[in-house]
Amino acid sequence: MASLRTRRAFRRLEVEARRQQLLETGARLFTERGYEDVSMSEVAAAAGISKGLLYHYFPGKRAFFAATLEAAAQELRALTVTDPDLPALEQLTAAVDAYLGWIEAHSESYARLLHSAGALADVASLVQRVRDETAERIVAGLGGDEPSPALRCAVHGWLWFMDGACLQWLQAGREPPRERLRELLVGTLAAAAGLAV
Amino acid sequence: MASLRTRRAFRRLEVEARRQQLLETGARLFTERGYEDVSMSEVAAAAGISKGLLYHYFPGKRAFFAATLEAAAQELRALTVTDPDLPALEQLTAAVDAYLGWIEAHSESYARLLHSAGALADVASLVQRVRDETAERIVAGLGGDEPSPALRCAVHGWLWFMDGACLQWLQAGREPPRERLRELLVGTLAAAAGLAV
DNA sequence: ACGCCTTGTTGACCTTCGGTTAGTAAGCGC
DNA sequence: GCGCTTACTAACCGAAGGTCAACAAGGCGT
Repeated sequence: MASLRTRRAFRRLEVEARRQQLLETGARLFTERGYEDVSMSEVAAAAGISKGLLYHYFPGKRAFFAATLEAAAQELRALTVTDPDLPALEQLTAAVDAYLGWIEAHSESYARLLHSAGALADVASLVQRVRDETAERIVAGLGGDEPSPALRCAVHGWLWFMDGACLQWLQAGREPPRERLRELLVGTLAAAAGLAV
Repeated sequence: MASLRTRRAFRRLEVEARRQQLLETGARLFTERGYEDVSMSEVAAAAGISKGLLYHYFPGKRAFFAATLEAAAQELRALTVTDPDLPALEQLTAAVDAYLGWIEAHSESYARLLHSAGALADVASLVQRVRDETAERIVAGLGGDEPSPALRCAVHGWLWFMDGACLQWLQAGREPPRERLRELLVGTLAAAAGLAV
């Protein structure tokens, strides 16, 4: 009788903590099933909050999904910055190795990032921004001031190559060994760039 | 007064004609805006029919979208089959050239196919089926009976390379010339496969 | 201890979506 | 003309994304 009027008190969280919790919940659900098959109500329920609060933290479903990937994209992008004083080949090798290491550690996020790249315009631009930026840096490092269209194609193509090879690599249970894959990737860029000069 | 009861007669079309019309309408709308931003009601309205009829022809939105891409995927897949009696390099060159030709002629469908590749599971599997099949054929032609994991990565990666390079090519206004791009593509496969043996 | 005030949080509400179905009419064969 | 097949419509449904006024948790000054 005593608790008839207990309106189920809720816990008040700090903004950043709540935001983080929502992102994690969303990431989990979106990874398990696709973007389309997860509803905002569901995310809210899984996080133990109301739908309204979810919309208080994120302006919409797309934005929420994109935010879910943003962190991964940021990390991935950060890995490609290398010490510019080192020889080009060493920089490349180091960057590729770091990339592979991250993928190994976050294979789920990586696969989700790629597979949902085309789904929404927001995510597509997210992936494209990372790729374009990386491509620009590589092109600049390779082609000097005035890079040829062919070189641009080669570098852009190579970035796709990397993702295709990595996806296949993950799917095949991380075979061949990481060092071998790294060599393949680095070697292919060298070859493609050489062909495109 | 006379036409007060004219319940707006509708035109009856043959099944295949109607189906084709719907696919074309859908393709147009989906290309203009994304998958998410086009509603089934909208498609029906644009085609001048009821939503119910649209659902009579296609079991759901995803299936409709996939059907919209199916034709393109079929054509693209058909292009990769070559005369097995010719030398391997000639086969490859011919297939790549045909691929580039198709892309040039259907750049919109191609871009849409790639950009929405990850969106739905149906479409993803559509693209992946084409890629896997092509990869299998190339791997078989290159690696004999027991292809190494590294070779699989190389070939899969190269298929992605192709799409990345082609997308960049289209975006840059078909620069460099098609023959040059073809050489880059063929050369890169040769190099990657060589590295992966 | 108490009440105030900020703000994290709710839940009812709206519109539109994907999807279903009972029924209508076009147009062909007789 | 007449009926029969079937392309087609329109009204409908549950659930989705999205909005909003009101509520209460909990830190703060007293």
